[in-house]
Amino acid sequence: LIPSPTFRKRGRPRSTAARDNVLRATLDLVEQQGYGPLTMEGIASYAGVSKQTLYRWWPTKGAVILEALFEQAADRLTEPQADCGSLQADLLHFLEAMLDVLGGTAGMMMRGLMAEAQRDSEFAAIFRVQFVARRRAILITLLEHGVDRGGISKENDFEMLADLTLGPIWYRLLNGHLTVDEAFVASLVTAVMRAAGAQA
Amino acid sequence: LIPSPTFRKRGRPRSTAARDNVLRATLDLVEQQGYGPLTMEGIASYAGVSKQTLYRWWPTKGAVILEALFEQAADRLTEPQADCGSLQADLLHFLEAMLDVLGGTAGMMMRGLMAEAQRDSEFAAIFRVQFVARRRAILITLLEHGVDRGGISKENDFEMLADLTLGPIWYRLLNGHLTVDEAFVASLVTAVMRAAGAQA
Amino acid sequence: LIPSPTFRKRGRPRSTAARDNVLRATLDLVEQQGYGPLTMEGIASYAGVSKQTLYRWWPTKGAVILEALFEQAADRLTEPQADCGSLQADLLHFLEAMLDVLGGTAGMMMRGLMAEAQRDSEFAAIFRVQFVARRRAILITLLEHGVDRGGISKENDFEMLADLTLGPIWYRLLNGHLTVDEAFVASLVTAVMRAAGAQA
Amino acid sequence: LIPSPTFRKRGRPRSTAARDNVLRATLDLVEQQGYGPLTMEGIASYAGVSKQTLYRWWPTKGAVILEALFEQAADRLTEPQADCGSLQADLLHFLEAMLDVLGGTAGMMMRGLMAEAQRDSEFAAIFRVQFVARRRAILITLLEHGVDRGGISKENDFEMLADLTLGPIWYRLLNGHLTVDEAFVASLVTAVMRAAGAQA
DNA sequence: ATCTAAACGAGACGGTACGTCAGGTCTTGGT
DNA sequence: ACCAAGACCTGACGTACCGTCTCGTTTAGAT
Repeated sequence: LIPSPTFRKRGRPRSTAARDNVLRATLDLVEQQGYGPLTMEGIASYAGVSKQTLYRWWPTKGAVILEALFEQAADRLTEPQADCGSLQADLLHFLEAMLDVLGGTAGMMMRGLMAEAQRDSEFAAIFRVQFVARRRAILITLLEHGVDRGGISKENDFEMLADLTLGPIWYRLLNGHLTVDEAFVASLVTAVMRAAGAQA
Repeated sequence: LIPSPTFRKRGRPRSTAARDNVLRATLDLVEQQGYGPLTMEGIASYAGVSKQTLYRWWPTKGAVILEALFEQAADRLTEPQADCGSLQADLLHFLEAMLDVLGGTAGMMMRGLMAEAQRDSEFAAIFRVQFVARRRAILITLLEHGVDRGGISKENDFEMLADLTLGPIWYRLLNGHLTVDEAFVASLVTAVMRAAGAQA
Repeated sequence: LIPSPTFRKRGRPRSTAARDNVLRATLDLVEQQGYGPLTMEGIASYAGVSKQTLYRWWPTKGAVILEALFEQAADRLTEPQADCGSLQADLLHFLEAMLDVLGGTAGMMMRGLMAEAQRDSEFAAIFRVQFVARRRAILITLLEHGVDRGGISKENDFEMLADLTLGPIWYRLLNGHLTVDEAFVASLVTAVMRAAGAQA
Repeated sequence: LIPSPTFRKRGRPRSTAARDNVLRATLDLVEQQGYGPLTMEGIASYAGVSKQTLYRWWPTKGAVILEALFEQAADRLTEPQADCGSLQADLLHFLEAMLDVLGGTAGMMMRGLMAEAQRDSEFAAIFRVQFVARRRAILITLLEHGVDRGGISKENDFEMLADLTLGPIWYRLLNGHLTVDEAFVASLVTAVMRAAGAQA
């Protein structure tokens, strides 16, 4: 059945103001005080929204943040991967786009979300599918596309190559022993290319 | 043996029983119910120890787990890195040793600890220095030793190589999209060796 | 009666069940184990009410008891002072009414409350205004009324007379060297009358 | 058996310094922060004495304060009651001596001790015998002595008269509705004399 | 000159209650 | 049907004292 577009649900429609306030408040609060002290109670209070409304639409603190994050980065995330001419250039472009997102508030959120995913398995599923897996899939597509253009063999384990690329980034992000900057990303691309057996 | 006359602590000595019970209880509880539902109150109760004593010696839940983890894996962690004849073999041996620790309860703990480190920066410092950095240092030593034996160039960025090795493991562990098994580790070593420019 | 339409509180209304349970629990617990071992935690647990709710409505252990006491003795306390024909008879009637309240559990509570007031000045204010001062005011009214009926001079210091009447009762109650019974009360009334210069 | 006065106990004798420090610390602390926040732990710490030593010699917080109080007021309390020529003068002198003790820190202590006595019956016994009853006995002696000198009848209930005298003082002290000063004491003596049937 | 025994400081220990915080659910009146 | 307000139960938090318990260290009389 195709829901008639003229069909209007009964009752008061969902307040877009409430939703916007919540997402905005979430971003503000994370920016101000970081991920740790962020609470559902705090979000509701800051957004001028009742806790009930919060729980009605988002099951978890992480879900709120996730949606806030998508809302914020919607444009950047949906942009199609441009073909930069070579696999190496594509990878570089892909990772530098991640840098933008991971820098600043979003990076703090990502760390918090990954932490959240470790203890809330229900949230973990959402997080992995909606966020991590998505970018990983794009990366794998990119790598496979590299085979066609020559340069790397199709014998490669592309899952492994993806982990080899994203793993170190997450590792530095979560562990904080070194910064994740452009130089690192460039170096990483080179390393991955070599690991993939690309001819110099 | 003459007890060192230079330093004798005053007051009632710390109860080893209390300490042992706490660490044992921590391992038991994580094994039984996972990291999430673990609480200081639960540990104290299960260990038959007062909360005060718990907080006297460990500032944080993470600190308790960290020590419990060390206690448990003390033997495995202190074993000197054997020289297996080649860098590749050394790496393989090193990572397989990690597999033992990360498998089962300890893996669950490690994930929980990494999550804890994201929100408690005080604990993060301890965790990074005492655990992550330590194994990372061993790995870097291993890699640098590989230069002397030939095989890889000393021009390599060893920090990067370390992240290239450990990153994917942590990434899979935390994200859970694929298992961390022997095949993965073997494949990872090969990839890292290639990235390091080792002659086949 | 129509509930005032001008003012209707928003949000979930206060649970009368919770309030009643708390007050009832308080009286029960004091009766069972006395004032000393009474704790906020115990009251909450016995009443089946959360500590949060307890602290929301009562700032102090003493405040809970005070309200419980009022609730219990509401009828007796609100009864108007009957005019018994003479000041002496009025005083006697007034003090014998106090005997009922002070006997048994309530006496134990009063002692506990007076003790509480010594260390918690915030509670002391409540206690004095709501309980002690109230009965003292009634007594003073009684005495002043005695002037009109003849018998005692209006030159008397009525504050002093009130203390002369209530002081010995509290003193015996708190110190416990002698019982506070009808004979004592009768003797006390006579003494106060004489001190007030009433003609025999 | 009469313990030989020459008998000297073995072992280290009790440290007078420790005792003095404790009593001094107690007075200081009460003066500084009042009775409420006074704790055994605080006394020990402030006095530079171990808790063990504290509990070795005093079973209760009240016991410490009681002894501190005696130590301080030793001279004033041991002074024999002078005969001032008339019962009225004697009473006045007696009560004014009490004023000195009850004013300032000691009054705060007395209130705290009376409160303590309400919940610790073991301490109550000590407190009543050692402090309250003692002064009450002196007062009764005084009153009975008044009979011999003429002025009041031996038919009086002297217990009642004592309570009539001390009750109001304690009542004001504990309740704090009015001050306990010289005017009040003078007025009180007059009232008691009248109640005792003394000829003007 | 030892020996013995009590008192001492330090401070760790198992407890109990404290007062607070956040989570997630619920019950109102109002839109 | 949705919303805000806000009361509710639950459970963990970290802290404060309690009174008890080892420790190693004095201190002085007894041997």
